[in-house]
Amino acid sequence: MKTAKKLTLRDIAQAAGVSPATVSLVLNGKGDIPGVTRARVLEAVARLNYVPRSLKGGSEGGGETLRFLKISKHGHTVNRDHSVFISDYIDGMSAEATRRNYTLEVVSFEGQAISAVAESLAGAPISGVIALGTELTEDDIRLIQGIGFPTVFIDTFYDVVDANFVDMNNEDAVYKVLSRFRSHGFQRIGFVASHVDTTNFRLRQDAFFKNMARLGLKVRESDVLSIESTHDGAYEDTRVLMEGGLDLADCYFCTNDIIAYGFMKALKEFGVRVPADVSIIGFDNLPQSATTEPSLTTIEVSKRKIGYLAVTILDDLINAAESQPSVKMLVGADLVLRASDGQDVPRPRAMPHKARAVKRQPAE
Amino acid sequence: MKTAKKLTLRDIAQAAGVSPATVSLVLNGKGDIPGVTRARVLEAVARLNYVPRSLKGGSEGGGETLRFLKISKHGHTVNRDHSVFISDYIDGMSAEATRRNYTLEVVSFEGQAISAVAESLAGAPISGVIALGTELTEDDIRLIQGIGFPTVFIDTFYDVVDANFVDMNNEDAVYKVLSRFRSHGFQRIGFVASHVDTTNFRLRQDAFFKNMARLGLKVRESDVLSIESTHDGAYEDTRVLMEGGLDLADCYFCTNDIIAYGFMKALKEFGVRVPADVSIIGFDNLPQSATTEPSLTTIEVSKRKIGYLAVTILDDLINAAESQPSVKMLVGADLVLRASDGQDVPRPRAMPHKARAVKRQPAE
DNA sequence: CTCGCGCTTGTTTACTAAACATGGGGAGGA
DNA sequence: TCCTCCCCATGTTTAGTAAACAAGCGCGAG
Repeated sequence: MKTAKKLTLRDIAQAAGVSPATVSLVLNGKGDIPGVTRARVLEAVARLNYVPRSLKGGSEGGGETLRFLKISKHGHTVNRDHSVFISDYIDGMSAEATRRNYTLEVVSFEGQAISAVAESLAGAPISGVIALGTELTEDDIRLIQGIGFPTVFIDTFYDVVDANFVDMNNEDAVYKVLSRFRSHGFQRIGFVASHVDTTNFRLRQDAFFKNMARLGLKVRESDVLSIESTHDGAYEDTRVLMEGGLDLADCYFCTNDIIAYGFMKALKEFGVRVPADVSIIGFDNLPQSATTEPSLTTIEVSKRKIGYLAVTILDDLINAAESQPSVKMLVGADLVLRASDGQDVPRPRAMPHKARAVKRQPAE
Repeated sequence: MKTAKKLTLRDIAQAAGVSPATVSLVLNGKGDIPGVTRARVLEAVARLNYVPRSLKGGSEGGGETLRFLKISKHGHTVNRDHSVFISDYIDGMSAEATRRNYTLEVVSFEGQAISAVAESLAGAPISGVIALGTELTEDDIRLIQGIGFPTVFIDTFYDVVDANFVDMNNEDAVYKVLSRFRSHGFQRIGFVASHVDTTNFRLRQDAFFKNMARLGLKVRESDVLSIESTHDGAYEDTRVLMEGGLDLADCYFCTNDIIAYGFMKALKEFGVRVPADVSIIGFDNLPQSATTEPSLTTIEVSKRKIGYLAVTILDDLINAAESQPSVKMLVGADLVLRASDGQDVPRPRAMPHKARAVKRQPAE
């Protein structure tokens, strides 16, 4: 047994009762090593104070690192009201990052200049970047892209910017909402937009007008409202509209759930019953939507799927031997039927397909 | 040595000089078995006439099967002029299918009803479908989708149909073309469309008008032409236009390369010099574009990348334990600079990134 | 004839042997 | 004393397998 000599990986292997190959794989986050074996190896490393030869290249105990930039420029949409879907994005990314032997680190930027975000990347010991694009402009994206790391932007979409995007399919989503309202026989279909300018909000508004036309429906200018996108802001702005004598449409598609909550709360205070007097559909399927009074019919887009796909695309970029064409991906939406649009019974989910063993599955 | 007894997998293992596990992995197309070992096993199987217990589930010697439907309804776009990009799609799919232990089979349909295509799928021993959507309508897609197999459509795009698409980003592509023309200082920018109605052609036309507006450029109605999309048809239609006294624009974006070839040929016959008198850009980067006189500046979208991504998405669908949201993917375009738009020297490709070992790479 | 049990056959995962790559140390020469 | 080269030690990765597990078949008993 070596006493004064420097520890090697073979010593750890002996201590842990495994082969040197296994120790190497564990330390490098590679291979298919079950948790119990991995734990045994790591315990031996700790107990014997083994220091691997090189600690360069990022965090200890992992392979390469992906950095998720949670960017909140102004906070109107990336805020605590929405922390649940940030969490969903991270869950989807994390699961797939782990599966591909990446470490996912999360860095938050609140109110900081995008130049500061970009600067934080220069020289960072990471392999790729996933950036939350909710509040980013086209210029912001070019700036972050320009640092040079393989980068994927989520929760935003610019069709002519040479960058990689994974977003929800707002077109598909809005079409489903409007189809739903039309199936109820509504004539005056309203839209509650937001003052706040994000790409998804703008895409949703464009999609609203486009799909109203596609479905042969007319838009009355006064049925398109614009309110603040925080809960309190949405509530206050709706009260002001109601106090100003708003002529309500048959139904409203709200550009996100938070707006829908504030909107409904204010309507209730003015004696307007949802869905009896006015039908409401939201967007995002925040957990609270199941418990609002009435429960909110809303659009769900799997953010875990978006996170999963972002990592998938980023991994391809990292591994590509040469420059890849930019890829833009839209994930389809589901309409979750609850009470607020006048629906009686929510329908069960689709029957599951038989799972295939071994192959990687998207986290859901 | 067993003589009259039934052969088992262990006999093959002994004959091939490997373990039963290895034989099982080879026969099931699993594990990381190098070619030389795989060949040894398969040779022993053949020599001893070993018949695995079950031959169900598709073709022998492979895992599951994906079926590529090469659908040519009318042949105006899916024809021999375009066989090179069908080949590129198949290359991209095949490489990735093989990497994921699928067999890719190709079935051609020429002039057949989509109902016949759909019927051919019912009960087929396959796991998933990739369909060439070039000439398919929305109803065609719903019909094929309705058979129930996990399905991905390539070379087409419908934003509100609940199906999976991988297409080129026409928006991005057209934006690049028009930006190019504008950088040349052209005022009258023309578009050569096609009589033939495919989704990509329509998307390109929409993108033309949209991006002309985006770039602050006016469209003169007479600068938007519409001709046949086969080489001869494009040539004839252009001759007719020229004989009718066409007032040429400064430049034309042709909706595909075949149209560009026919267009340029006819222009030449009327003494119009390309690019001196009129600048031309095509779309598709067919191999011939490098050797036309003048060589054609054109849009390239990696069809191998599209094929690769289609298999990636399909594999996820096949493996998913439950119903997945539909995914729509757009692959970015590159402008390949040659002579026909007045460019002097084509710029070199981007410097390659260092390849990372083991991880799967998209075929390119 | 049917059911249950045991054994045989095939499958899959967790791990390693061994080949390979990389880095460090020692020796020799300038 | 420094630099270079070679050899050995250390770490890494791939190509397989041991062994556990799953599935199926055959035989015997009820």
